[in-house]
Amino acid sequence: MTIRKARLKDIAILSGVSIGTVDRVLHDRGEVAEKTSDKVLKIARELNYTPNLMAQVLKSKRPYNLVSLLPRSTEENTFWVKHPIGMMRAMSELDPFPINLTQINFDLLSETDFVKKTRTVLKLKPDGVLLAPIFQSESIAFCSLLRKVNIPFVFVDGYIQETDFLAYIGENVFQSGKVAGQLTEMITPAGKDLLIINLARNLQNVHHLNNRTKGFLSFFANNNKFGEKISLNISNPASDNIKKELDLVFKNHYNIGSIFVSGSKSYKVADYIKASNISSANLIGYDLLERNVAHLKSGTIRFLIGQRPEEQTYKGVKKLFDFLSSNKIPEKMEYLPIDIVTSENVDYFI
Amino acid sequence: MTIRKARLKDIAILSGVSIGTVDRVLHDRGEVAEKTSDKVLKIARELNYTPNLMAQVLKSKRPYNLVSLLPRSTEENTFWVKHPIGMMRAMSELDPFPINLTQINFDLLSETDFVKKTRTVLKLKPDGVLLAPIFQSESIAFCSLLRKVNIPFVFVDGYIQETDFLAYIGENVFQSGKVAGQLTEMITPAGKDLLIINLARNLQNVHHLNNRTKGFLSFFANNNKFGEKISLNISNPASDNIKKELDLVFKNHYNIGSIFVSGSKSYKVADYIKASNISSANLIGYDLLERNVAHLKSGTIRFLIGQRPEEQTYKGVKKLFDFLSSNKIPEKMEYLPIDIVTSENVDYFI
DNA sequence: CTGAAAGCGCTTACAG
DNA sequence: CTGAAAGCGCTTACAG
Repeated sequence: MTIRKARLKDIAILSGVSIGTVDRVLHDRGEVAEKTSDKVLKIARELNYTPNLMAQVLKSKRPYNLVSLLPRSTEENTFWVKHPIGMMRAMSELDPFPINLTQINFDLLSETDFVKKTRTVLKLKPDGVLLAPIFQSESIAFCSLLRKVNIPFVFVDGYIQETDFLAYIGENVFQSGKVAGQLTEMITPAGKDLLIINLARNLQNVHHLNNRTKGFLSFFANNNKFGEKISLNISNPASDNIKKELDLVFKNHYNIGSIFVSGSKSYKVADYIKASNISSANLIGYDLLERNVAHLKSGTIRFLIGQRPEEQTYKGVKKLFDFLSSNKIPEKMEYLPIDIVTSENVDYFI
Repeated sequence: MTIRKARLKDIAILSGVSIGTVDRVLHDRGEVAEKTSDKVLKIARELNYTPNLMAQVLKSKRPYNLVSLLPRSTEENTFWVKHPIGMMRAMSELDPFPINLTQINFDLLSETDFVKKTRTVLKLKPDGVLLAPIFQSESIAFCSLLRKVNIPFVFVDGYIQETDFLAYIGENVFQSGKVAGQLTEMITPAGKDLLIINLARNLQNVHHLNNRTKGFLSFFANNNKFGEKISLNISNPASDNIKKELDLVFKNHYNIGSIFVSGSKSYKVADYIKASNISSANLIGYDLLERNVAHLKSGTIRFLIGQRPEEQTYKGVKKLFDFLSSNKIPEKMEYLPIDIVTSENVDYFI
């Protein structure tokens, strides 16, 4: 015995009106006597009515137009290659529905380009926007424009509290630093020094990396197990500059047990370590870039922490669609799992 | 400029036939002159025709009936609580489509009950089956019956090579043992002994756990860093029995650095350790059961390895649906990521 | 062998 | 304020 899903027609028959009227009531389009409306609503509730999405979509002509505004992946920064893949996966799952996605990319190192691209986005008059708010103040301005014309937007990679975003999907940055701290604690012999490297060309990113570092250090707040904690900021990520800076550090410190790199470029530090043979320290970094993974597999990097870039955009697109099509308000802050990746489990993460 | 998706009507007009004929050609329902058929096919290809799923589904009356056959979660074994959740998630995502899911559960400790339930499943004449093949020979018999009546089935939790399954979604068991081995290697001081515990009431499971243990040991194959590797099989998981067995072990071994528990009941070992204060060894176990997680957070367990039970069934349902609705042949072996979980990242996994 | 028509459940103009 | 009808793209029975 299966219960059939209630249709407009069922409600119409039971309330003694036409399906046109039922539809008007259910969509609150007015022009209905209150008495009629009440009766229809009551019966709809009783029958537990939910619309048949198939029929709804089939009928609707206008597709949803989504736009993504993300940094362009470059030779220098391959972190952003995964994001389009997640969006494509979402799009192909949503294939039966009428959606379009326009991908706009900006130069990760140029505020000017970002601002220019936000104008492109606005001109497209999208129904929803997926956005990585790399540049703080420029993003705030853009978001308030979106707000004004009532375009919902979701953040990935990071979020800006003071904007009216629909949802954020991504890492809890502080906590991911803490995880790195815990792993470091587990694998570093007592008494050793810890080296903390912030490796970021564009200053915009510093806030993000600082938060990770704070999380990392917070793990050692009540812990005297280790020696010195050496902090190193490298803003020029050229290999020869990294070599220069690290040579200096290792000349003065002989007791470094572990190295924490707060950004995604730990492979650069690994390159150095491997080439100079200077240290047997454990290296812990972020993100499953190809070059990081190579060092993970060869043993130069002990742990990588993954933040699921692909899943961020996948879920972002889905949330926008659910919101637009069914008015579903998503959970605002969706922190994705913080993946701990080693040479032995990495294959199942890529 | 948007290109509109081609419809039957478009093909019909261009080939100078009716849409009924086009449909007959495209579905290979015969009764069409070869000449007509060729022309229609050619034009369909040119227009890159794919059917509108919405209209297709809207039209179709008969729903797909899926059945799951999984162990019942019990007080004694809460590992199976997550599986229904994953199925419900898949069902709610597929809500617009006409699917039914009937969940059948069997007693994890009774082959007889399993066999009885397989008959229930067959009587339901499902369109697809999702199955945890706990009992080897009984599962093989059941699968060959499914094969005979042409019902596709997917495995979760484990798989049986010699059956004709549509897909397996789950852990690479050997590799997950190897990951545990690597973690153990990282956090255990050189020279220490390792204790390996197989804790399984029903012997059926032993194959599974043995594989994990093999993976674990394989990591130390060319490695003399540690002392003795002590193996302990406990088939009666009652607390007092565990105490008895472990008391014996610890009476004879003073140097145990880490304990590996191959099944999901590491909390029982943790209970013992905590109560008896006997060991400061690192404990590594499997699965995010509530009681395991409690010990992880309090520090008694260092690492838990997760195998994403919820995602297993979620993907299983989706694959069955995709196969039935669009004839999509899924990747046969889908190994899920092996999650490394600590007290610091566990919150994002539950 | 082929076409015309009804209908899946919904939405949207239009007529009254 | 309300109903009847057309149409979204597909499938299916029926007529010829």
